[in-house]
Amino acid sequence: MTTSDGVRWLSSGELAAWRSFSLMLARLPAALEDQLQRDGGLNFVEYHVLAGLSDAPDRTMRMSGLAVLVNSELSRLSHLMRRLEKRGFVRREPDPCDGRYTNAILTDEGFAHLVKLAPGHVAKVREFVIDVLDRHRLAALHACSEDILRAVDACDRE
Amino acid sequence: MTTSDGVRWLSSGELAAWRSFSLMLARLPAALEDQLQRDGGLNFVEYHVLAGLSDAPDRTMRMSGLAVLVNSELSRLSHLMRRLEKRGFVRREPDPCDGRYTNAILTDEGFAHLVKLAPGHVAKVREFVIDVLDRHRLAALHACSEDILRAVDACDRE
DNA sequence: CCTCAGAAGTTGAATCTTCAACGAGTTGAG
DNA sequence: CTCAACTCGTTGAAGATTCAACTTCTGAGG
Repeated sequence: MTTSDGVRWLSSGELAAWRSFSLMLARLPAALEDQLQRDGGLNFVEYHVLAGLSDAPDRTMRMSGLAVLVNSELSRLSHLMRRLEKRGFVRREPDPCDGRYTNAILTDEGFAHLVKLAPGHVAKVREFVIDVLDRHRLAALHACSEDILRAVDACDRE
Repeated sequence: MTTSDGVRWLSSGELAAWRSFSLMLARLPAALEDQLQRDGGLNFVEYHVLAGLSDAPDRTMRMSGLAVLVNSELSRLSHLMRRLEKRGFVRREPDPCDGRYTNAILTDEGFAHLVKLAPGHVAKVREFVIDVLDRHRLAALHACSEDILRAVDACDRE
């Protein structure tokens, strides 16, 4: 259904849903970052860099792989890693097999910091999301997320 | 159910839902901003500043009210308004009735810019969210958002 | 009156992100 | 072998956000 100006504006129900969703989109990440910032001096991306490395074999990943994982550009990651390196949480070295690549490595100190931080983070994820939704709601949210991701990716791909 | 370390980690189903949701949380706003940036040189907050003003009586709002509306700190808003002002989209003047307040006003030029931009934005909201979810999914997403917002606000309030 | 507490905004410095240019390393074609 | 094309990653400058003062204005209490 299109209006006279050719634009399919949102119905009032759609608008209400979008408003609520959109506000949540802004507030939830901010609330989660608050905890990470307060307890560990890290932002969302930095936390996920450490978390991603901690799951990788030898706690090592290439910069480019890490960039995809944390959904961030290489340039941003490079600056960010310099800061994390200065704090002793990671180190970088050129890949001995192929000099084009740089390996990012989680240090023991970085791992310890992550271990200290993770329980509080999981608790907030539960408090804000997992524990306020029942089984069916969570499943619905999962499905919605998948659908939205598919649509966004489809748009990216051309 | 707690594990031996006293932390209620996520079950594999919860983890899968969280991963998907969390990725969507990062990608969707970025994709929407892309369109606004490309077509109008605005980011999300800037767009909502213009949109908020356009709905207000006399296209005028106080800075502090606008800050709440767009979910942003006053300082950030002040810097941002200086930039929008330089582009001619808004202007600011002290409230004649109470000098503590500053009124932000949408100019005709700003309104015209918004009108040019809105259809493309709504189209993306449809493409990424509204049109990929059926009636029930959208209602579920709406409900989830409300629940999450409630939990986040409850945390903020103490 | 006077001043003092408090809210609203602004500002500048520090931090973080984005953007465009660059350097280094690898591969493949000629 | 060498050159060109390509990818990976870094860098510095410009732009945006955060943080901590600071100013201005009002209204309440003495």
